[in-house]
Amino acid sequence: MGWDTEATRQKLLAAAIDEFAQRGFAGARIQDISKKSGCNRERIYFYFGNKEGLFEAALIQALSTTLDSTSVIGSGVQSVIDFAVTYFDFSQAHPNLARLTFWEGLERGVAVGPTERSLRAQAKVEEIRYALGLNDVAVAQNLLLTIVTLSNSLLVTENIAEVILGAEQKELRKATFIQAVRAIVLEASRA
Amino acid sequence: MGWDTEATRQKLLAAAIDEFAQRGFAGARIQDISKKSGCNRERIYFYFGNKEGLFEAALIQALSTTLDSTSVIGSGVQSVIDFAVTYFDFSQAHPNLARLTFWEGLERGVAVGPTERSLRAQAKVEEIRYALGLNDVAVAQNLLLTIVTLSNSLLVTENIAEVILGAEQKELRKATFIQAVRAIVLEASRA
DNA sequence: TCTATCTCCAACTAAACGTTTGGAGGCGGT
DNA sequence: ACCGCCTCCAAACGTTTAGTTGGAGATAGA
Repeated sequence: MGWDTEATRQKLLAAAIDEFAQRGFAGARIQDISKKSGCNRERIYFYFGNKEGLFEAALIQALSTTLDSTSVIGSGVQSVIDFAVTYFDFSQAHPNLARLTFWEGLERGVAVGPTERSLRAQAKVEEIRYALGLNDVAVAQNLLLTIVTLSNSLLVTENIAEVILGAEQKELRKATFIQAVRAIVLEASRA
Repeated sequence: MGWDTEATRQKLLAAAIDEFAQRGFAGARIQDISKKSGCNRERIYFYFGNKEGLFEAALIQALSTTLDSTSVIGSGVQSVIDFAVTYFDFSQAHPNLARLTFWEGLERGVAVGPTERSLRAQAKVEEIRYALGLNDVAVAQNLLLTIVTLSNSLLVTENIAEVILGAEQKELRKATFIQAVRAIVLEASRA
């Protein structure tokens, strides 16, 4: 087998996604990433310049491999609710993207690669708008923002759920999510 | 003026709340906290033991001085919506608590001082339950969790709002919040 | 005034951090 | 066989970090 420089890049990125998702930018350790990846520390600087470049690459990679996994299928109120639940379940199963997004919001403030992400988001907005037959784009935007925000946040801040829901019951969180989503989707489709 | 050891503690805590809220636990610098507070680094270890002790004390302090600032006034659907909007505005004006809560969720995972916080949360839950005349506690819990989660999250993750809502329009975020809250409160009061 | 306590200050330790460097060897194309 | 790129490894760079220490001055109460 010959050199596979792309594989090295991917191994580094995968390890970086895990590490950054778990500990954030300030908490992540370059050494741990290189150890997890099985590659050398020095390769990180060769391929990504520095820690920040690696973070941005990892975030973009996580977005790319995740956002396309969920779509609105069919039309009507239930189709959007199904989409929301699918998104919730997917985030639950693959928490890296949600966590990375929150780290980005807290540590960076501004989004990485905003224009491309905006395009993808608008595509999802249109899916929702079409499924519900909405005239107003803003309503669909609000829906998507609420769904994504709630889903991510319920996943990431177990501490709040722990405090409000009492014992640590993950099923209750999902029930909270579904209840809220059902209400806002119904309300939106009514308008 | 004589010694005022409590003032020293408070100055350190205030500076710590700012610093931790802004940069998180891993990102916060003890030296910056001491500089902001005007007190000596060494006082931190005298009063709080170590960085982690300071973080916990800061979080508890921020919770104490914030959570009691908002209550459900009156009864009916509108009273709960008003409460949510008040909470949203308060968080917007004082982002420290929301940010600290997210840092806690991301970096720690588990809540600091869960029992006391649970008690306070349950009090708020009862306010909501009473205002809407709900029989089921779980519905009121879901409401509070959704309100707090959405409010905090919309405040903290400007990156998501930026991507979905396009340009950076804070007013739109508030509209999203109110729209969602109205829907879920109405739905809950119907049940 | 004596004593105990609080505060500041500056220097220090020991470790960890991101990043760089140089060298040795593996591999593909020519 | 040669050359250039890729990879690994280990050591080192300089900086920054959390945390410690010892001393000097200020303050309160007795």
